[in-house]
Amino acid sequence: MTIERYDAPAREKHWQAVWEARGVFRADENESRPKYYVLEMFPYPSGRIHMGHVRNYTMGDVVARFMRARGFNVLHPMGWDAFGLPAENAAIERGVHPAQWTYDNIATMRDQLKSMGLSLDWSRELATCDVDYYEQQQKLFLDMLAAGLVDRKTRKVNWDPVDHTVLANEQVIDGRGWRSGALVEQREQPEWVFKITAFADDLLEGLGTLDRWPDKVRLMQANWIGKSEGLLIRFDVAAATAPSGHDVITVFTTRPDTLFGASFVAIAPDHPLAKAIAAKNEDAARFIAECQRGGTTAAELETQEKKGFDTSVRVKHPVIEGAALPVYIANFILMEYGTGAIFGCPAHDQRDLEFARAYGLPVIPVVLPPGADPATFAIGDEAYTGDGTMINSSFLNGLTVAEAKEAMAQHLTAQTLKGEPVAARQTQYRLRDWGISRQRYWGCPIPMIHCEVCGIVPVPAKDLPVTLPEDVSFDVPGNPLDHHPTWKHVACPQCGAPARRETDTMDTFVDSSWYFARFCSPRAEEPTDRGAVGYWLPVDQYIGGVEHAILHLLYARFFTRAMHKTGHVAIDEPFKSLFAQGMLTHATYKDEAGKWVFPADVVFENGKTRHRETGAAITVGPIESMSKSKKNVVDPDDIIARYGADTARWFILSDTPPERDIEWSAAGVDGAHRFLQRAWRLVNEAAAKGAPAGAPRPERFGADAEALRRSAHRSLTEVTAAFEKLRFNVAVAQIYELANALSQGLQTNENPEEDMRFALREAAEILARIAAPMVPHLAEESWAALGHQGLLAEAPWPEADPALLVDETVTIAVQVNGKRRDELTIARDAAKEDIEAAALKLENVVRAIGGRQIKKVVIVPQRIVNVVA
RNA sequence: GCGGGCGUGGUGGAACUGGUAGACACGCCAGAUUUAGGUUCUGGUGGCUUCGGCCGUGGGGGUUCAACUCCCUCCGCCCGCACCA
Repeated sequence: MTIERYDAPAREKHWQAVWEARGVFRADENESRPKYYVLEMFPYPSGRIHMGHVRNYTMGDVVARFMRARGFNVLHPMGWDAFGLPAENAAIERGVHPAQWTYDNIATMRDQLKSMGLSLDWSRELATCDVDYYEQQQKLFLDMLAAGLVDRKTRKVNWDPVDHTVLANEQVIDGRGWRSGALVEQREQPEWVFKITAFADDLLEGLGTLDRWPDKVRLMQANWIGKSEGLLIRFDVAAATAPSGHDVITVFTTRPDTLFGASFVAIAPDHPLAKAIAAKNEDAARFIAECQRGGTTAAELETQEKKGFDTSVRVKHPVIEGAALPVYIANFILMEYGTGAIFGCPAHDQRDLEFARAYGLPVIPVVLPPGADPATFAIGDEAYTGDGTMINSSFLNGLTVAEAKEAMAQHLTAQTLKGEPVAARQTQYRLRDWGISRQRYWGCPIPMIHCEVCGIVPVPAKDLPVTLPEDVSFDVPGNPLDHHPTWKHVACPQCGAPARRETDTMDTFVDSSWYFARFCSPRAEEPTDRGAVGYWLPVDQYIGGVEHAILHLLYARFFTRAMHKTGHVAIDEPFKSLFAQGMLTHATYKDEAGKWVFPADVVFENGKTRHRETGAAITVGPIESMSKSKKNVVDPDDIIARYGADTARWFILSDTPPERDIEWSAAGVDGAHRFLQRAWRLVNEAAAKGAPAGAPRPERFGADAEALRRSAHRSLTEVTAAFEKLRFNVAVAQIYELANALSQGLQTNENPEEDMRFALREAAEILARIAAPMVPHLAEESWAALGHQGLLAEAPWPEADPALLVDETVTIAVQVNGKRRDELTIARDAAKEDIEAAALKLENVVRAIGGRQIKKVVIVPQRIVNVVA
């Protein structure tokens, strides 16, 4: 019998058209069925899809198709994270309008995604640069403003000198802009901020409820929020040593227990006191200037030596009568954290120790490590930061560190200085408010107006949306909105006087902070429809790259809380379950000139690599993450056109666990394609040899037929479990096993009996159905080949027969002294005594015991026998 | 420096709450069929072996009848954060 090869590219188009015509993947709110919202991080429309997208959307699609088959009402939408700098760069480089460039890319990428056969509800498609979308975002902004969650602050910002814009802290990586890679500078500039710090504790607490998030991501967020509990301590400034108005210095500390070991106080170069001193003291001013000059970039800050300037201001020691501490301006104190001032305890803090050694300050140990001799214990080059017993600390002596912290806190909060308590308990966060101002054109305009009379006034709701002007020029560097001749000139909505529009646009991370909510009702007149978000949210399964572990995911969690507070949703956590997928890697290739070469241009011959066209020698470099710059990329279009989408999907799900990096290989793709062709042959052969669709189940099955049925039902169970845990590679392996079993059944039965005919058909059907979420086109084609009229995409998930999952006999290993010597096949429910008797009779076991006394026989029914002799 | 993760054949990886390590696949070897070839099918494939066995999950130690799995320790690689008071 000859079976036509499966022509994937042609058949895939056919089934995609059938699904679309029937609207199989359209989702509607339907209270009668449990909902399931599966979402993959939406793409930035950069031009073409890459293999990372293929992996991401394939995994999401498997979940969507699987859950749909299991009876859930599945929402699986797609959209475009469409604002951002590359569109403006294209405009600058090629003279294309950003909108044109973006929407062209979207059209290309939409076609590409459609060729993958994803079960998406395209009727909900949105792009964040659609006026309809950003109008709703402007409404959210105004609601957040009214709720006190928006602020305008002048503060030190991260300035990217290449992209000419401000960056959030989260967007600065190793002192460089996350996109441009330029060294980031510090500038003072007014900007709009979202008060994410208002939710700092809530965002931290909420992590505890996210039990279906990777621990790694939760930990990274917890560290980013950086909660620390401590004490604010007010130091009394000795009269006449400081400028007026600075009679108290407040420091923040998490180690009040070490106060008796304090030998100095240090303040940040931009601390108000430092500035006041500098106004009268040239040396101080010079020192501060030096700090700021040396430390404009975060990268430089990290390598700097500890430097200080003795201000000759003195403060009274709060707990040592008559003692005074010098006040330094120090380069390692940050104004942004705590109060911008510390007390230094060199013995128990490494930075303080380095500083003290440099300036000859005393080093007084106050914590004695366990087991150390108090008479000889001294601090060398390393501060001691561990636990221990308090010494040299008056009323704290003998206490543990924890006890001493509490005792000191109680002591100081009970004292007063100038009418107020000396100390107050304080919780400090590392998290800073989210600066969203960007001096760019291609983003959501911030709906605010600057009026010289009324101040800063929000755009009234009736005047929304504030749309981007289309006629912009990118000839001059800087913000095109600011250069536009008319756009920013408006009348003040309050007094009518000539006023100026805000020309900053929002960080594009704002756009992606709520799109999952908009997908619930993408055409609603308001940002959300309460019924729709009430039904669909939260997202049940969110899938994307780890690179968003902090940025996007933290912002989205904040935004959900802000939307809750402003009445747009009723939940706090947007993503119930999160899956962080690994990246795609590929070997790198270089030609003789050291230029990168695409894998598609490399051929292998007789163990040599050379260029497909020029024949020049090619050097194979290390396997690295796929990136355009290194050209170690494979175009999904090429793969899909040649092998079909199912092959790409199957390959990318096989072998490597989804959370790990996967290495793309041509051999692997060929292997995947071969298997799909084989599966197609097996199904067709089974359709020909097996029972017809809907044939009744025979009463009795012979041993072979029974074995095949068991194999099929076991695979069904295993694959179901694997999908539930997103272990796609394990599901693939199980499907291979079933294919092997079916292949055996077909080969050994030239003219099968009725029972085997039933088993062959059943196995082929199960094979097609459990593979369907991963290779939906081939499965659909197989389903039809097996004689079914309806669509597999609409068929429910099959159920395994429990009777076929338990074997009557089991094979268990028999060990002697923990070493496997033989195995034993015995009735599943055999009594322990029978198992023991049978095991001790085995020839290999008798020999291994070698006549020794049997001390003990461990029997775990259905698992193992271990004879101890 | 701090925090976290990982380490299993030539390769990707499997192994449920400790119970036959290496499922499944790639690669490789041999054979069959066919072809001009990619194809398809069958068998083999952790290492060593005196063919009885012995050794094997990064190294060393421990707990246990039994350890890839639990504990201690060391080594290597990867990721995140980084003057956070």
